Amino acid sequence: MHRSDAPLTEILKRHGMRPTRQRLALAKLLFAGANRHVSAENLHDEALRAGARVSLATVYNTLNQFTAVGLLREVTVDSNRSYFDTNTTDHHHLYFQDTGRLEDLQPSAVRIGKLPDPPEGTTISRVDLVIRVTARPD
Amino acid sequence: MHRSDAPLTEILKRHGMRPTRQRLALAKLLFAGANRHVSAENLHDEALRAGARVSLATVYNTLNQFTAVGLLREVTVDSNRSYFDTNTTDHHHLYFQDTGRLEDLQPSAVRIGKLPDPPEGTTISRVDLVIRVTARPD
DNA sequence: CGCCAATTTGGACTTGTTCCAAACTACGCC
DNA sequence: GGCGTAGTTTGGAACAAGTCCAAATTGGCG
Repeated sequence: MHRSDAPLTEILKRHGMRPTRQRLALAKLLFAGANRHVSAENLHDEALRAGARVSLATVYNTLNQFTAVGLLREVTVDSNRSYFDTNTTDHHHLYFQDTGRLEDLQPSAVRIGKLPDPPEGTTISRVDLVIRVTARPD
Repeated sequence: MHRSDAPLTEILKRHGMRPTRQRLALAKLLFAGANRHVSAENLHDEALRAGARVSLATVYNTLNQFTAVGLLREVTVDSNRSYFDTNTTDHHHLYFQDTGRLEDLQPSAVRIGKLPDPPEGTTISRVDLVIRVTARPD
């Protein structure tokens, strides 16, 4: 294990997961730099290119586990593909319909002025706002 | 053709579609009563139960065509399934995560106080807000 | 070091959706 | 009303994302 993986190892352990080679490699890609949005295929390719030997099944397992423990958040913008966001704080999304690109919007960029009360017996688990944009025809 | 299908026939023609038996049957289910949210499988079952002979492929074709001409709007709340909404006016959604049930929220129920400007060269095509609720544990 | 439960894996499988070529049908024309 | 043709429908094959599974591997503890 590389020396600099120590913090990632800690994160995994803290969430009850063994720091395996595969999980560390994926965690490194996901959490080393800035926040990002990935799909499973997408992250799998990247991992292979980076020289990690990880199966696609493991990428799926890992993304789902990370999401379950709150290290990732699933973003639903496209009904044929799941995206995962490393930014788990409160924020919204900007979605480029032409390219499939997804960007975070800081909470300060959007103000939701009023929300209805949730129906009796339910609680709001999340409020997702997505601004969909397309290239403007010239 | 049943007499009361005349308005539906008109709607189809106005959007450049031939009023076929299948499209009329589906349009009737979709637009006869109150606004609704359907998935393809869902609408197909219903059509068969209502005695219409329609293939699943045609249901998919029809839902996509109706969406393309603006008779339906696609709602993205679940990444494994597409939902179509007969309400194409401006409004938001309430999604019951436990049951998969989807409800409209009138625009007056939610106020979005501030939106960022779209990035250079793009225009906002749509702003989707989904309130996800779960059953409250007692 | 050795054991065992946790993890990974390739491949089969499932589910939602699209594609396709052949059969069918709406509708304008005579 | 019959015809021709372009538009439509259809079953089944094909596809893509994601899950499942049983066998092989591996991390961590004693």
